[in-house]
Amino acid sequence: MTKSIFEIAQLAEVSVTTVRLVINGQDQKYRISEKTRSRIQSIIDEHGYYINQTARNLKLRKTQTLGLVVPRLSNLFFSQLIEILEVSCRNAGYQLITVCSYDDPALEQNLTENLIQREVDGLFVVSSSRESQLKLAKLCQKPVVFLDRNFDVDGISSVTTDNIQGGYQLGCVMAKKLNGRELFVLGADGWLPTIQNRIAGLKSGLADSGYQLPEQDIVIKGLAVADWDNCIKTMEELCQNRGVPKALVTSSLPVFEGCMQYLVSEYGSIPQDMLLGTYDEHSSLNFIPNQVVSVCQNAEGIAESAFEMMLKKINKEELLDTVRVIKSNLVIR
Amino acid sequence: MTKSIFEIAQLAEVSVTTVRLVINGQDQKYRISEKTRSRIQSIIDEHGYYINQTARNLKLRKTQTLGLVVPRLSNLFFSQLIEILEVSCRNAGYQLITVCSYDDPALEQNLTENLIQREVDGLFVVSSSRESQLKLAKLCQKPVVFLDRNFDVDGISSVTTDNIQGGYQLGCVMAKKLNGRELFVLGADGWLPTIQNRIAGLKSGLADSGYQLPEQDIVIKGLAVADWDNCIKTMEELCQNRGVPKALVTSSLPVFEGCMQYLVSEYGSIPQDMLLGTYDEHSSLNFIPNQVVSVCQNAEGIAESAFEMMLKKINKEELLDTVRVIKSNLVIR
DNA sequence: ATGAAAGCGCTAACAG
DNA sequence: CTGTTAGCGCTTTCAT
Repeated sequence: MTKSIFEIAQLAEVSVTTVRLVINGQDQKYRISEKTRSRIQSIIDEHGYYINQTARNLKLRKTQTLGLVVPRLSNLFFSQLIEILEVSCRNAGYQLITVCSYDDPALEQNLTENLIQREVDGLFVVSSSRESQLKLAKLCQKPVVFLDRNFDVDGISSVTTDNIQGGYQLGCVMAKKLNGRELFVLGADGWLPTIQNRIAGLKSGLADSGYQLPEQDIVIKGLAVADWDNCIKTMEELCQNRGVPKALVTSSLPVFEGCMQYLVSEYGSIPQDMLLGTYDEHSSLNFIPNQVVSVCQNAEGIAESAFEMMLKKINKEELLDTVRVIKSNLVIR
Repeated sequence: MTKSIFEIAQLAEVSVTTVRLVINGQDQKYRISEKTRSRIQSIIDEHGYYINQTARNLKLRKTQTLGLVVPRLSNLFFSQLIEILEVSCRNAGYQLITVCSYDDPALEQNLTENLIQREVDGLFVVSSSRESQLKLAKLCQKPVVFLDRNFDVDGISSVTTDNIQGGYQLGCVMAKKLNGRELFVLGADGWLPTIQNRIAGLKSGLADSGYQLPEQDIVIKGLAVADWDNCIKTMEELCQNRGVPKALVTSSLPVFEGCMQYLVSEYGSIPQDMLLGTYDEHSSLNFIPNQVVSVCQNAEGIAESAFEMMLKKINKEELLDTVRVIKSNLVIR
């Protein structure tokens, strides 16, 4: 067991105040005599001392800790976002603690409550539903910044990707590359504004470039991203009902992977002349021989903007733009 | 601000004990009268009450929290491991908090200290060096389970993949598929026992299947996994000095990605007849037209074994096998 | 230059 | 069945 300040004080035969001043490096300021200082220091060196953050947190009513709730860790976009956010936090003296909700509203609620009870100083949340977002926004007095998803709840702070713009750009490029091929769109998580915006943007981009996408060529399921099997199944249905598409756009990388997986397991490989488009970026998209166009979200921009908002909220500074939208980049291959 | 137990007690005109019993659902056990219970409950419903974990933790000297230090979050193997471990923890009433060390020993030390100060009940660590592992093992009185890497430090508990066996299997299959092609091996993080074992296993697997791998055909750099650019550069050197390999084994997925990236950016695509082998698995390996053999680590097995060890340590139960090695699975395409 | 004491919110032991 | 009280280790204010 590590010693407490009190115990160190007893051993050094001084008061807790004196010990604390030495520990916090304020010995100069309060002119602690050198011999007391060194006596205390040697006791600490000998017996070891770790500050007990639990006690400090209780006293100060803050923890220098920020919470982050994400749907999945094994989704590259989120794990990159976390890494960047964690660095920003650490540089500013905050510890980020990350938990995973699997897009389950009940679990999300549970996790956020838990983080609040742990007295985090602020909360970043990728909400799984409008209700969760609304509830948290109402209930939580601590600073909250919503990431990646804004369910159009009044008065919240959020940082999201400009999915409409990203979709539009993708639509324009896909239309030009189609060369008469028929395009299908396949997606999951259809209840998310994120996905809805992506599709809306895509449609208008296609239309503006001369391709009217029929509604029946869009298959957006309400399934959760986690359901790899369901993605495969949806792709299977599509292929069986409408034939293997000559051009395909998927609403996110997990869906893309599910679709490709189906093609590979059913036909041995991805048809060579198939034009592909997807939201999200991954280095492996470079390794597929097919033409792949992808929308790369700016994880760094999102993280930095979100952290800056958080800091301002914590410090109660003026915050004018509380709903921020970050542009994505199109990657054409 | 959320009310404290004391404040609730005042409002209800009862004592803190009574309130606490109601809050903790022990009202039956201590036969709190129904009318007191309901009065307290309605006050709580009206004013809201969150338990202050900070205070509880201080009092009880435990936090129902476990810490996890990993080198990278954006590495699929680790993010999967985290997800699984987090679920195990939550099911047992523990909150997992994960931090990222970037394989920097100083940062790792800093992060572990920080977690200890936060009074985590136990620590999972993927160590970046023998020194870190040694130091932590010596210093930390809390339960520690080392994951993924064992630097052969005495007396520690660890759960790692059986890298020698995985390498051996990969070697056997690669040798059979070579058909006269010359094999090169490219890796990073060469200081890790993990990597050394993988290479050693590979060599003996190849040898036992009739292919003697010359030392000069193995390029293992000491570079950190993070250095994507360095992977590309190493591959560039290899290709320029020895020609584009007809068969290649990489020591991990990030290295694989770096190598493929070089080939694609230099030659437009991955040479069709190139035989590939790599440690780590990813669905995208299915989408490459080439033959790819990969070693899939058993993240679930590792996580479950590690958590079980942790629980036993926390409960001070007997623990006979403290160094566990989990088999991986070969994926042949 | 150093010390004493109150109190953060909670729990547990003991008292009635 | 309910109340009182003593800390957990730290910070802060006020004394000396």
